[in-house]
Amino acid sequence: MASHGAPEPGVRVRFAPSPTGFLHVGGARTALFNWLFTRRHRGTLILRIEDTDVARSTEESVRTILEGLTWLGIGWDEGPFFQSRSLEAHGALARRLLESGRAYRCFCGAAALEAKRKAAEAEGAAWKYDRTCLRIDPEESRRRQAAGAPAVIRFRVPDGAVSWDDLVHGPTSFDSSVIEDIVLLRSDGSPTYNLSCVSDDLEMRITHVIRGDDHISNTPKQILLYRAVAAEPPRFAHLPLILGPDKKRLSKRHGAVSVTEYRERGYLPEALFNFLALLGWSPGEGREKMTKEEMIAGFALEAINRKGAIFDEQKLEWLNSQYINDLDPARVAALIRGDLERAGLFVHDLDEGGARRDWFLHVIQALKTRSKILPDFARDIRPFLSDDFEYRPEAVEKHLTAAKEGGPQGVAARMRALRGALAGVSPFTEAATEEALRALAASRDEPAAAYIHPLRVALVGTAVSPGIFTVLALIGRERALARLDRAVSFLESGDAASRIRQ
RNA sequence: GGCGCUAUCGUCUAGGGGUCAGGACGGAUGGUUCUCAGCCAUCAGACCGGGGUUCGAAUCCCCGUAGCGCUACCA
Repeated sequence: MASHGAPEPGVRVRFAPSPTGFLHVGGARTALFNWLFTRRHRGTLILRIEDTDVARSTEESVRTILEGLTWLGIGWDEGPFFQSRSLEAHGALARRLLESGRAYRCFCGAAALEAKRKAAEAEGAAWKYDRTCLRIDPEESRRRQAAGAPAVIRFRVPDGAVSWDDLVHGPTSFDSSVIEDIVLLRSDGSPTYNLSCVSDDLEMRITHVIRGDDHISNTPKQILLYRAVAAEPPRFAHLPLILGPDKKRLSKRHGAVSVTEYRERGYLPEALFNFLALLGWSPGEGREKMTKEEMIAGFALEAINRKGAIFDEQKLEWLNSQYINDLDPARVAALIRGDLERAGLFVHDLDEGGARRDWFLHVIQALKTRSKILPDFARDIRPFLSDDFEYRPEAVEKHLTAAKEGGPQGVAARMRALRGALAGVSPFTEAATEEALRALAASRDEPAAAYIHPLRVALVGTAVSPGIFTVLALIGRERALARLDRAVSFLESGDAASRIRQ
């Protein structure tokens, strides 16, 4: 058996989500590891929708899951197959087990069993099905069935130990005495999870089952089923769970857990993919940001951690900012277009081929390093695309009306002078505007900062922005002068005076 | 309760019988500078506890402890 990542052709794995909601990031990571594994070994990834729980499964959910996977760049080779379409095969497998004496009918009834279970629990005893119906004579069993008595089919768990060499956990074993006779077929004839799973995995010739840790205790049951039909079980690899900050399995109460949610929040698929891959796996050598190809090349199930990993949003955010930084401005433009439209900021001359396209890409470039998620662009870009923006109160207090800046009157005087100095600058470039501003400040024996800070508020309304001369050049002379005029009249109005703080 | 899994900085992890226990996120400090971000530099910060085995244990074994998972006619 090949291991440690050596390509092993013929590998067939599956990702088997149940469509009862969104695509959970935990599920996405399971899919991701399956995907990495198949790419590494040039194997086949099969997508199987486990929709046998009719009451909870929805088509909408199937769509969401498929979209999520596609968005993340996780493609599959076969499927999607729907488990509900192979109910026949599952039933056949159960009957085969029944006929060979590996399974039996149980007439106990859910209510009666529930009562027994409760009673046992009350005494603090462990409950396991007591095999009441195993003692029924086969003839009698058939007769009761024919008479219409509702029954489930139970697998008769044989004595002995069950063990397997888990690809991530190593040797793992269970004593079958702790496993109860599992229900294979419900009284309505529908198959239960373990039966369907084994039946499908057999049918699909799955060679490696890569799934969450929470399935470890199902594994011995499934191995027993393989044995009962004299089939070779696949190899198993159980991935550690993704945890919330409280170290409990990540769930909705921890906040965002669906792939769709991260997409909507402005995370890049490649960043989420990279982040998820790092949760429980490391290629060593301290590599963090990696391309998919690099991940594939270094991937090995054996290198996956056994410990649950906490989903650290801060690190995701950092990774996302790294990916945003590496993005081409044109790509950013495409990605934020929807945000801008919603904010009423988009006009067609920003589109490819539009009159202001190049200028728009420069604005994006200027905002890139301070954007961690996509919506950060829409948040900061307003003063570049529109004259309709507010002065932030804290910026006004800090740089327009503060007493140490000479109060509104002092600042107004400086802005008026600056307007005059800037009016004659041509071409209106970063370098030229910087030279004009610094010369003005020097001539009046004042620090450049006394001009720069109020200018920033006048230009963008906030105390934070890209380099002021970059902003100036981007905004252009005409609009910059108009904004200085606006600031001066604001400063000279009572509105500003009322905000003076001593 | 039973069974199982797990245990390195706050978090993600590297390492693995002899290391200054390394990196990344986050934090702190300093530098660049017109602000913020970025970038650069520096610092703080960990081998769960106890027994073995061994010349030597964070590393191997055992026992505790803790956390988590499973314990359905859900998947």
